[in-house]
Amino acid sequence: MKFDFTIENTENKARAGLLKTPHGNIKTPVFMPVGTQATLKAMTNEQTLETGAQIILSNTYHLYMRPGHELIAEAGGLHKFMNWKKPILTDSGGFQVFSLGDLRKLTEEGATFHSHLDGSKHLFTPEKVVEIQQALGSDIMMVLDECTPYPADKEYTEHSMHRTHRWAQRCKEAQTRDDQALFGIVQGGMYPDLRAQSAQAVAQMDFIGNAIGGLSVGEPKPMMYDMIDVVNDILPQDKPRYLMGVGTADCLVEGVWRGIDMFDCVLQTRIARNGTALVRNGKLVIRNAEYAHDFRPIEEGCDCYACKNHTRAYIRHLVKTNEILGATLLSIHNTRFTVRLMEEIRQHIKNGTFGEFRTEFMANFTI
RNA sequence: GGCCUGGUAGUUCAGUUGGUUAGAACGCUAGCCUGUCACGCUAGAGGUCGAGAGUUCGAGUCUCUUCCAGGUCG
Repeated sequence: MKFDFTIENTENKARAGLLKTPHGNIKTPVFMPVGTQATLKAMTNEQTLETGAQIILSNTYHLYMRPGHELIAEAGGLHKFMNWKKPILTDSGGFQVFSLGDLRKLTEEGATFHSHLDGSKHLFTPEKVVEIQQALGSDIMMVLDECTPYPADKEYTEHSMHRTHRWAQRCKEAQTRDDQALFGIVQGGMYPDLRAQSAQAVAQMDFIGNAIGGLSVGEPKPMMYDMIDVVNDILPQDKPRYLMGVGTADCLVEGVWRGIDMFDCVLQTRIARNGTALVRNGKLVIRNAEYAHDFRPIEEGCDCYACKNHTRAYIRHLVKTNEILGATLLSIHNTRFTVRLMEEIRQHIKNGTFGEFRTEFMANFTI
């Protein structure tokens, strides 16, 4: 069996499990750092591995545009192309097409959009997106969906949701390889009844794993948590659940608490490039003047390369002078910080102490 | 010593025939960033326009004096 998901321990709705894939096993709950263009920006594979990352996310849209999925297939697939031996999940491109805004148009057939690089016109259909992801050879592929914006009226949300379901079915039918898992995506905006309906529909399609999309798009957090609750009560217990695009520490803790197994987020590496470090009670804008003479590590007790070798003052200097190493060190730290948080959560679930941990964590967390 | 050319924000510079609270870039200070188009986005602080006098309703802008920097001639 190429894919298998086993839940090892639970604490209320939270689960600690093991997801088997062709490129290795993944201990869940898991945080997947994002390497949009076949690389975690500013990091080598070795550095990424050292953070404890078990799987990375890459992007159909970007790789299709550059260098092209044919070239990656010629290289022997994405794993070989970038020499990453662990699992890879590829996003379908639905979110990128969504974020292109005015550059795209959605029809029943698929999404027509203009390249952000040269303005050329492209069509992403469910079939095309599966074809590309099969050429890339990722372990986990995502169906093409429409990430419903927030706010959106109910009529639009419902229409969009149904189309996402039809696209999901088409993706499933287009799949020809059996060494890649295809995940479905639940939509439904911020309407509990639509979310429930979407969860039902996606569950019935019997994907290997299920994702929740269209959250963390600007809505208040309590609203997002409510949607997760509605959906997770319906999605099958024995399959992995992936909350797409979510990655602030508080959302990770609350997400796992509500039964999510997988997360991905660009935040860790993006804010790193903009001079911010993640720490236990929130964040540290290392770029700020108050750290100019601070010769402590980013976070006392952190086992990452940056914290073991460098000071806040030094990293601030690198950021201020726009040195590449600044982005690298902060990316390493932020990724390790998040992976370590997930490792800690997993252990707490196994010990049955996640509830206490969550209470304490949230009490000390400030945006 | 004579003659030119310049002195405007921390820095490099814009500033029409004199006309509201003198601009930009970079730097500085801060805020933002959640299935990444973008080492990004937004905002803020900072100037008695070298100094002094004059002309004018009004001067960064015109006149005179002076100081400083650079050039050039002897």
